[in-house]
Order: sequence, then structure tokens, then C-alpha cells
Amino acid sequence: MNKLESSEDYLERILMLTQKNGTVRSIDIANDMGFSKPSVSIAMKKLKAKDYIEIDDNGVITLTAQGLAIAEYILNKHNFLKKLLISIGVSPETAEDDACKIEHEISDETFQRLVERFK
Amino acid sequence: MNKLESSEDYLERILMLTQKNGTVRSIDIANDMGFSKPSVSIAMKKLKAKDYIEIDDNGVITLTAQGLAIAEYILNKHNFLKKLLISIGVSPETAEDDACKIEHEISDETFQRLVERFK
DNA sequence: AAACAATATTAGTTATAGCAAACTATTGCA
DNA sequence: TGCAATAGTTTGCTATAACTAATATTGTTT
Repeated sequence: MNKLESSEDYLERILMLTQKNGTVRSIDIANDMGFSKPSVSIAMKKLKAKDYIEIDDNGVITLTAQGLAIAEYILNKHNFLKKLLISIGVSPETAEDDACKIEHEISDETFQRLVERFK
Repeated sequence: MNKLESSEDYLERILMLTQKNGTVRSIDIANDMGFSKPSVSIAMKKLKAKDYIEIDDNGVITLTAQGLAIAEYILNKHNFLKKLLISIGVSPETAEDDACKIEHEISDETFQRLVERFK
């Protein structure tokens, strides 16, 4: 499966939570995503090693320019796909879930064609 | 990722190869999917343990009723999604690849809505 | 100050799913 | 007859990504 999926999901969620709450810590991500604290802790270590996030002394997580670019790219796909699914009659909850899965799988080409056709 | 994705892919491919060539052995699956023989060997062992396939003395693999049901279900999704993507201008190659990924992720609800809207 | 709560991390485990190397077994042919 | 090719399996490895239990670390409250 896709190597990047997990990282992409974390970055996307960090962006979502930042937009919603102002700041994000590991514990917020764990609560929001339903993962254990150690899982998030290790994931954050990897994201930090790749320079996608920074973590300050209070544990507050911020996206780097690189991390933000990925997060926005994915979140953009997510929002578009969710709206598209809702527009054809899928329930908001399922649309949310399916958008979350499809956003990592779909190619740029397919996404482009979808935007051209359905935006 | 989805626990069933790998199994679904193997079952789907067994059905495809059966339709194309009449019979299927492990080596055919390995060649077709680009996986090593040990990987396929172990995957077949798991599918057999779950009663999704049978393997005769010559190594010929057949789907059980259960395995066939899953394979047909996935292949049906695959073919529909591929056609849909091609119909909005995605290249056949990308449509094939993306259908392969999306078919495992998409919910029944979303698939139903897609069929209703685009069949 | 002591105790407690919240947060973060470490260590070790599990499960999936792939790989290469090396082995066995069968078949086909020169 | 014997060797080579084909097919399948076993062993042991890698990587991802989750988990639990236990241990820090930090901050607040009595």
C-alpha cells in the first residue's frame, strides 16, 4: 500500500485541527484520530525528521512550509471529493470516510479530470 | 490500510486470469502481479485457509463459491470504476490503476450512488 | 512540599505484506 | 540416465503502522 498514506493523514489532520482550534499537540491528534498516544508520538517523530512539522517546548505542533504544502494539497482533495460524493446523494458521514480513503489513492490525472468535470 | 485489500486483489486477479486463460497456477499470478513466488505461495496458503480457493494436485487454483463471490464483487466494481474514469477523460492506463486502488476503499453506499448516477 | 493529573516517551509486541536465498519435487529431453 | 528447467515451499529478513504497559516529565492543586 501507499507509503505516504499515514503521513499524509497526520499532516492533513494537523492542518484541520490547527484551523479548528488554533493550536495542536500530540494528545489532540490522538484523541481526534482515535490512535494511542505512543502511535502519535512516533508518527510525529517521523514527520519532524522529514521536516514536515516543528514541535515547540510546550509540545505545540506547527507545519513547516513543506508540511503545509502537503497538508493543503490533501485537504483540498478531501474537501472536493467529499462535496462531490455528497452531491450525488452519499451521506455526509460516508462521504467524509470515503473521501479520506480515496484522497490518498487517486492519481493527479484522475483528480484533475474530476475537477474539470464536476467543479 | 484495509486488512482485506491484499486478499481481494489476489482473488480478483485469479478470476481475471481464469477468464483469460482457463486455468491459473501460483506462477501465473506471480508473473501477472509482479510479485515473487514466495509472496504468492504464502498468499495462496492464506486464501486456502479461509476457503476462498482450492488447489489441486497440479497446482491449479480454483475459486470456491465464497471466493468467487468476493472476486466477482470486486471485479464488478473495478470494471465500473474503470469505465467511469475513462468516460471523464482519464487515460486507460491510469483508469486501470486508480480503479484498482479505489475499488478496495469505496463504501457500498458510495458505489451504489455512483452506479445510480453514472451507469 | 506532596500528591495528583495530564502529556509525552520508551520498550516491546502484533499484524500485514512484501523480499531474496535456498531448498524440494517434478517434468522433459538429449 | 542424468541434467536442466519449472513450480512451489521454507526460512529468515525488511518495512509500515498500529497496540499495551510502564516510565518520565511537567504543571496544578491541596
